[in-house]
Amino acid sequence: MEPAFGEVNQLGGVFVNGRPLPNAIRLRIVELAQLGIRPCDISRQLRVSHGCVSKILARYNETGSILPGAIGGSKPRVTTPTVVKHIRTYKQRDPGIFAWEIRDRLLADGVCDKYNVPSVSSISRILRNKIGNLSQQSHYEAHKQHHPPPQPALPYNHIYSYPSPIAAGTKMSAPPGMPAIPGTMAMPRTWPSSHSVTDILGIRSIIEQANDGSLYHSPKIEEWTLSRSNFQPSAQHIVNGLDKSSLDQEAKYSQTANGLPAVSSFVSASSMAPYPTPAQVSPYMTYSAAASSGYVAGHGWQPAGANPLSPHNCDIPAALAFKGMSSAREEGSKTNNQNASSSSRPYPSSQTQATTAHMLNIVHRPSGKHCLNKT
DNA sequence: CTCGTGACGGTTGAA
DNA sequence: TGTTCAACCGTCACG
Repeated sequence: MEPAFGEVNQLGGVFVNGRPLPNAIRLRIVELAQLGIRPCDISRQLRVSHGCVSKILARYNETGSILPGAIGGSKPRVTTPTVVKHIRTYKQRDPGIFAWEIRDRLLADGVCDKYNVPSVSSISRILRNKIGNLSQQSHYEAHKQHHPPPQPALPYNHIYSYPSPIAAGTKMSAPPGMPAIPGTMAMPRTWPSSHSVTDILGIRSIIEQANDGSLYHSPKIEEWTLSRSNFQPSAQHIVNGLDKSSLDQEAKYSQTANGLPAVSSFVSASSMAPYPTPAQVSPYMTYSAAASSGYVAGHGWQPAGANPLSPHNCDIPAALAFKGMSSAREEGSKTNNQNASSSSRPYPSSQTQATTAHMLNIVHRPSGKHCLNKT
């Protein structure tokens, strides 16, 4: 179940077992690595296990994405998009066809072999759930011509493919297959798979959130969301303005922060640079502290540090951020449709958002952004 | 000391 | 509706 509090690792960092680190932390890891800081130092500074640092960096190097993979769900084993397509075709050609006939045809046509051919019941379910009553659907579709039928047409494979076309473009500042970025506005709202959705949404949220932060929030992209929303320190309400459900995950971390000794020590420790650090890093120490506090101390609803996360956003190299975003692949996408239902998870709703962000070592720049001194 | 790796206990969500 | 199960997570310990 949902831990009321996170756990503390050997380094004093807070984490939620089974859940990904916040993107802010993931991003910090990558940024620090790109500055030439050794993984072991990153691990200590951010208080993330070196195994995790290693994993995140490895993934980043491989895919260009800092984002965690898609958690949960299940890959269709037999009812692949191709199979569904064929089933639909068979059904369209012969509306009266029986499931067992479809099964036979799938075998006969070589769409499936005996090992992966769907069971009759599976086919029936596909007909019922994915294809539906074709005869009815025909007029139904007449009404919503431009709205593709939910799942079926959608390539699960595409969704699950790892690395995705996008990710495959590793480390490209302008990843191929990224029309999604400029085109996000036009993104079909009914994107079939939640797995894919967040991606897009995530991208969108970053790009567009400044203008409209209220849409398309996925719990799994909260960090980006938050980052964005926290740009304005004094506008902590933005967080509330955002789909609060999208903060769920962060909320966990936030909760962790509350009254958890490890938290304060974590924050302070970060800012005191427990380890000798290269001069270039020192700014990041503070920065890390802030970012980390954000990670730990959270946002939005949490009583004390209002906008801890913000700092890093100002400093995220656009290319890097984009890189991470763009290569988001399918991961984390599935949560989108949870926005409405995420309320099922009880998090403190009381959000006395004190405007005392400074508690968390956030440096307020004249510009108004609170970025940490990075230069 | 650093870092890659696998076991582990955990969460998630489509089927 | 509830369960199953395979995906992912980060930590930890080992080498």
